[in-house]
Amino acid sequence: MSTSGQQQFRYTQTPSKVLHLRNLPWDCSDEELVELCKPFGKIVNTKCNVGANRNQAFVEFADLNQAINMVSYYASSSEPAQVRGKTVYIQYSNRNEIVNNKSPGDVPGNVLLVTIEGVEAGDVSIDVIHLVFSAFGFVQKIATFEKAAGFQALIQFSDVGTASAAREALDGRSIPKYLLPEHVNHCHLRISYSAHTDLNIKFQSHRSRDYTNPYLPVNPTAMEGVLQPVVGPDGKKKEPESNVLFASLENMQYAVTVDVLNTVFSAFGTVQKIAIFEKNGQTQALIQYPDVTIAAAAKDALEGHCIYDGGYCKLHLSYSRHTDLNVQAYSDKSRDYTVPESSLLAMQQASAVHATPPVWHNPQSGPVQSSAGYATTGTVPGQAPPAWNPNLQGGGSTFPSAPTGYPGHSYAPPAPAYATAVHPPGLSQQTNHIATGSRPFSVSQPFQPSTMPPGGVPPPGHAPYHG
DNA sequence: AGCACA
Repeated sequence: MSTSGQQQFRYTQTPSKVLHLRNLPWDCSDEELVELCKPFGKIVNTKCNVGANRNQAFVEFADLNQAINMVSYYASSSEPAQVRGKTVYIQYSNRNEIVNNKSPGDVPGNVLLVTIEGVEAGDVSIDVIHLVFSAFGFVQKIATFEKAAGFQALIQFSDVGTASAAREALDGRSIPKYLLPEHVNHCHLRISYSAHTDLNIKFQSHRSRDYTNPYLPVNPTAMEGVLQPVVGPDGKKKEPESNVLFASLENMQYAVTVDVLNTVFSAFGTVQKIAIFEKNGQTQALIQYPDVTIAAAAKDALEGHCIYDGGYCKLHLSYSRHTDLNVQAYSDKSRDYTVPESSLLAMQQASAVHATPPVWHNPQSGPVQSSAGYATTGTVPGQAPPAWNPNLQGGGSTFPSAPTGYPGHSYAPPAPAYATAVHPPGLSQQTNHIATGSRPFSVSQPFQPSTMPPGGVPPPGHAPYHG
């Protein structure tokens, strides 16, 4: 039966201004396609790396005759069309236009939208961001903000080329550890293009900078905010202790409930409040103790450990900037154990744990692709940080790939391991965490305190912008 | 080496 009257013989397509190209290099770029095709006419759209082998592509000419030109040229040419020495087979596409499935974030521009995964806002100072991205060219402006997707930054370069070079080199990589606070274990950058072309920075502050205008007024409130991180001489945030722990959970194969966290963290003292939230596909939590000492003990004992056997729900702990959480007393994502049951009803529903994000107009939330499941940056004690050479660009191994914590990332037991609970080391306080009936936690990783690598001297210059 | 997927 002929379907829809559209006769599609395998080898005789009707002409189309869209050409289908085969046998391309798997990593063929749009630029290479354009190089090949532009002698025949104006290219209005491309789509490369198509198909299971990524070796097909589509090119759309402005005009049908241009496509016909190209096909007929190579039909009679003795020299086949080639890309990097590979013969490229060209035919008319059976469609008449390329559907542009480029998500907005893939449309190149001079402003990058950077999502920094696995950190609390403020863990990565704006100066560190500036330093990292300045390796690729002059950074004009930076604005940072916190949205549902997580901690994000808009970074404005003067031109698209510089921006795309930075994106190529840094997307999916991690900021060198020596530029990060000690407690940050993984910090992946997800980079897409913003639709912005010129950011409107009103003030120099801890959230935003305009490097083209050093005389821009300093926002008085923003700079002296209580939440402003303590920044060392190298622009690197020091980590003030706090009674509130910030937990970033990795490899979330199983749900971690408030009760589970309470069970785990109560081993070290009274847990006052808990809040669980999702950022950028990552589960994070804040756990509040009455004092810093308990928090420190819990942090030391639990850092890097997994709630479930098999490397699941691995905890990364740091001190939060918060000291007193404002959470709903009883919800599925939060708990306030300091509130007597009787007054629960009277509790107002105030769940704002985080400060209000600054006003930024529709920064595209980038492709929120969490690299869930990949163990990252196992702390390797004593390992000096690899030197970060800004001159290595273009997909080179500018950033060291993190040593993986779980070799092979084995897909081990599908069911949660009801493993034996492990007593937190060095604590006289005895555990009460098995009795609740919640899943106990176990330690499947050797305890490795992450030692601050003294190694790399931070790159010079780039003094923090203080007003 | 034979048509993409928002």
